[in-house]
Formats: sequence, C-alpha cells, structure tokens
Amino acid sequence: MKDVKARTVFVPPHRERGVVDARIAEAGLRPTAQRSVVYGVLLDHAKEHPTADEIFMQAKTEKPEISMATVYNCLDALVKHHLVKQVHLERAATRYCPNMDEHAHFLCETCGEVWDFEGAAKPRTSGFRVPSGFTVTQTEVNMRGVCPACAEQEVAR
Amino acid sequence: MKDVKARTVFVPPHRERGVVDARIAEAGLRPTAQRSVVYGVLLDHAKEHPTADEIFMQAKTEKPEISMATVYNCLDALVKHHLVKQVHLERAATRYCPNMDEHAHFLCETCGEVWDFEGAAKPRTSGFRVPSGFTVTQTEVNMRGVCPACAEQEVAR
DNA sequence: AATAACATTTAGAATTATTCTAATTCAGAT
DNA sequence: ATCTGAATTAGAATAATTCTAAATGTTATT
Repeated sequence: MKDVKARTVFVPPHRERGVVDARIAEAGLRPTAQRSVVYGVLLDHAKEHPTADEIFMQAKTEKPEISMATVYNCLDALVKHHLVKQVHLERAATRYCPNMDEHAHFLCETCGEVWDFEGAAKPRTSGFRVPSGFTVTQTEVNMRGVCPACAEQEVAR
Repeated sequence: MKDVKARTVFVPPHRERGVVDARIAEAGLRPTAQRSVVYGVLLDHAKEHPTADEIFMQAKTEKPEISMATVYNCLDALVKHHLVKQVHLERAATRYCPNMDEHAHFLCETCGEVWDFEGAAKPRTSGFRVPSGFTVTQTEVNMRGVCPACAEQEVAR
C-alpha cells in the first residue's frame, strides 16, 4: 500500500511551544499541564475523532501519570469553553473534535471511520422550521453511509 | 396548572387493533407480541423520545414478562427495518424516535426535553459539500438551545 | 515567605448503558 | 406431531462515564 498520506503531511503549527497553552488561556481556561496534553493530542489526531479512551492512551505517552478522570475533566472543560466539540454518532463512546468550523460529520457504516465535511451551509437552523420562542445555540449534522474505500471493496466482491 | 394538553389530545389511530402489527409486517418483520408492544409504546410516546429503559418500564405495564434484552433486540430490529430512528443527542442513553419524516431534533439544555422540528429542508446533505465517492444514506440534524418555557423562567429570575 | 482559599488532579469505586451467553420458548414448515 | 430456526429470557459481562474523597498545585493575601 502506497503511503499517500505522507505526501500531504505538514508540521502542525498548533503544537509549537506555547501555542496550545495560549489557545487554552484565550478561551478563559487556566492552561494546566494536563489540559495542554489533552488538547494537544486532540489537535494532532483531529482526523480520527478520538474517544476519551483513545485520548487517554495517547496522553499517557506524553504524561504517564495522567488519569482517566482527568481526561474527562479536561475534555469537559475544553467543551465548555468552546475549544472542542462532542460528537455523538453512535451508541458507542462519545468522540471529540477540535475543529470548531461549521462542518458535518460522516460515519462510514462499513469501516466505522469518521470524516469532516466542510460546508458553507447555513449554520444554525440549516433549513428547518424553528418554532417561535426556541433559541438554537448549536447545530450538529451527522451523516451515515459508505466511504469511497469501502464502496470500492464492495464492488470488488 | 391548567391541563392544556387534555384539549388537544386525540385517540392515536396507530394503536388500533392490528395496525401496529401490520406496519411491522409491512417492514418485513415478523410481528411478535414483544415487537408490537415496544413499537406501540414508542408510537404512544413519540414526543418524549424515550430511552430503552423508559420503553422497557412502559412495556412492562403491558407485558410484565418482557425483558430488557428483548427491548434492545426489538428496538434494533425496528431500527434495521426503518420503522424507528436512534437519536444520539448527548453522552446519555440513546433515545428512540418513530417519526421517520425528515426532521431535526432539538434538545433544551436547561430542562433536557427533546422536540421534533419539521422541515422541508434538503434531506440528505443539507448544504454540506460531500466529497466525491461518498454515499450518504442518512442525515441527522441535532440542535441545542433553550425552549420557550425555560427562556421564560430565565427572564423571571 | 507563609498562609488561606480555591481549583485541579488522582485512584479507585460506583453507576449506567449496552451487549453477550446459554437455555428456553415459540412459530411456521414438513 | 416433529423439526428447524428465530425470538425471548434472565442474568452475567463489558464498556463508558460519573462520583468521591484525598492529595496536590495555584493564586491572592498578608
């Protein structure tokens, strides 16, 4: 298998010294060592939309003393301060996403991978009739289907 | 408190003898007693978007021998046969919805209640850029915010 | 620099939601 | 009446998340 990814990889500016902390501070949170690690891991693995457990395991490599409870605490703090979004696609564990641009999530029902679909879509109500009196602060769009790789395999069978 | 609801209540046609079973059969499922009860409960409580546990408790009043495992089995079968949708709004338990029309879900962050917002919105991709090669079979739109009742209380405080 | 006040982290227990397992029951076909 | 496979059952097992209480770290105040 060709490593197509390697060609498009770029050094992420978000992990440069102090940048993560600055972002956390800007959001109005004290940048503790644990929060920096958790947010940093999430920024590095944004594409994978990792679960709390996956973040925990990765965070441990950088900071072995970190505990699961802290990962949940940090994630909750990051969510509350709008640095991270929770994604609830399935009955399974919650996933986390540091991409705060308006976008949809796509879950491949065959392989289980998740993608971000960017879009100029109307953010808040995306075309639905919101009854008067309701205030919508956040909209989440989740799609399911089959990704190109799985579709190809399906044809091959 | 005036019982406003009482005035707008109507006898739901979906619980008439045999209708539930017919719908289950149409969907290509054998209409067992348990499936009928589970689907019936869900149709009666569509507005509440009940969790598996809430459905279980209600189903027990109609069929005391029913087990939690069966409720999950039935719900999974109903989902698979497109009679019911799973709704994943929060980190909490999955909710179920028998309204298969295109609609969004709204969660009030203050009281936790869930509403359906109907909409003529573009169903599948709702304005997002779907990269070529992806097939979208289902789209879920979830909104959060404050419902009218909670907004009013907020003002009063 | 010491202290108080408060926020954060930690380990592990507890809780909750969901899935699995193996035995039993049920329905439809022979 | 019997066979076969699907559905149901109780309860155990697993997985995800939350809670608890103690320890540690941070900031502001003296």
